Amino acid sequence: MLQNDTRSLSDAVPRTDAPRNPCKACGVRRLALCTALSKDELTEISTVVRPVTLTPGQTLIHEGDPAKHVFIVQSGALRIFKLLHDGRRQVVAFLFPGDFLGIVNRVTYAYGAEAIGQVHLCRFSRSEFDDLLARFRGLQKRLFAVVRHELNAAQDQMVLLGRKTAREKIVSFLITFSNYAAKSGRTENPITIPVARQDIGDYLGLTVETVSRTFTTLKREGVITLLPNKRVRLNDKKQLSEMSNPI
Amino acid sequence: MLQNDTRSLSDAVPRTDAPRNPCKACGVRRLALCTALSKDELTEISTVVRPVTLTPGQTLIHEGDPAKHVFIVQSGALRIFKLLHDGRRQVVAFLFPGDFLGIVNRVTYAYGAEAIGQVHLCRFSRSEFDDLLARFRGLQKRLFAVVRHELNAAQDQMVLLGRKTAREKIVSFLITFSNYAAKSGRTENPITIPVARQDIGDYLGLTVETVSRTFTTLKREGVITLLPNKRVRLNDKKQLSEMSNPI
DNA sequence: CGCTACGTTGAGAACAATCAACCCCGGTGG
DNA sequence: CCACCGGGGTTGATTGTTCTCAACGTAGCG
Repeated sequence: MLQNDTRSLSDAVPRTDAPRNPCKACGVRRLALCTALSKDELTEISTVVRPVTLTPGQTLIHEGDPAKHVFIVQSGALRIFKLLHDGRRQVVAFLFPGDFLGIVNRVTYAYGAEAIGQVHLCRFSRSEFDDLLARFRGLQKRLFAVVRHELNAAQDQMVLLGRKTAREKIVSFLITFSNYAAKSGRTENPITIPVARQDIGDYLGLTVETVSRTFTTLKREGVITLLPNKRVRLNDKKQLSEMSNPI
Repeated sequence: MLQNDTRSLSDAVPRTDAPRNPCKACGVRRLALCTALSKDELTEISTVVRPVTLTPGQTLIHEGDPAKHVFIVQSGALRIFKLLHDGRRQVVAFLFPGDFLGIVNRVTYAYGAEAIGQVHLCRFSRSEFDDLLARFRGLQKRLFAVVRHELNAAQDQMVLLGRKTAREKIVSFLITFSNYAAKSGRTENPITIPVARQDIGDYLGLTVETVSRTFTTLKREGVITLLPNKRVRLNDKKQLSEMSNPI
């Protein structure tokens, strides 16, 4: 099983290393929401933010729990997902440094969230965040842009899930991942895929076996090369793009 | 083919019947964005809104066109969709009276939109709408709620597309449709499904044939009854809900 | 060194797609 | 009035992609 820890961390006591002004030194500031903030606002936000650390596989959020907090990912990766009663799982998104978690939710969280590998996050209480939102005009605009971007991504994913073949799904995933890495300042071509086959399957609406087989086929055809340390080289990105049937 | 008219209406001259203050008499006001507006704001909005009428099958928006307008549906239904190069189609959503069209899009429309049956809409120019948005605080909040709701719906649809069987998809569709009808003040149980089998298939990631067969099976099992005029009776909504594997 | 989680591969089954035919109904025109 | 037409809907036969079940390989770690 992927989720092995049932304790929710969303209201656990955070491991505070008492930083005086963590936000100024924040490594993901330019990626995250806080880009929109002035120096003073940043100082103010520092007073309400709390750092949280998760171990691999740890649960941050249970679907349906009261949405008391919002988070920004500092380092590491998470999966957010929805479950059907019989255990079928749909991974809605993977979150990486700079990504935001918890905006869409109103009274309860609409999905679960678990760490992949070790994760560091910033945690805001919902009410404090709403307060900041009401006062900092730039924050609001930026947040709207984030949600809009998420909605666009979700709609693209609907096309992938509803109308693409297994092969097209995998190739689309690789391309998207590569582009996202480039945009986030990470290495674009031998991409590092920190998520397991099971997660990829649950993200693309496939079984692990189909994911594995498809990777093998692509490797055999020479369009990708599987490298150590979860890395994948895209040998002809242009050709791959065509194979993915982009919208 | 479903889309038979290639002329875009998004910048056609609207059929203006010169209403003095259309927004006050608006039938979908309580459903739509304009709920958030005061009497004065409503009057002001009246001056920038233009009515548009579409005939069955007519194209309102081409995917990729410059996003010059935003719309609110007055009556009728539309489908919004994305296409792959080879013609595979994913219907992203159906729009009904009170629904909003064009928020998520930035410079260009991210999807196509076509009328199902005859449709009446309100049309705003993008710039005028942005102006209203900047000035009317309530509008902004309401818009954010709309986008948040759309994102939640999109994420639910991802579960449906990625992890549900054909049968579960159809049943989920019927339940969702019934609930939505109830919320919009239309009749909840013999539901009226104004969209064709092909559209349902493209919405659920299925072929027409599978949609048709599944309807037939459900009918034979007695859980639904197919009535004239595109109506469907849900004979045991509770049982259907269980069959749909809700989240 | 063996445990465990993850990944790969194989054989067979199953669900949905494809290809094809037919029905039904409303509209149109002889 | 009836024949024809076309779009949507249904049904059947068959194919095929993906899933399921099962076994085995591999790498990291106590």
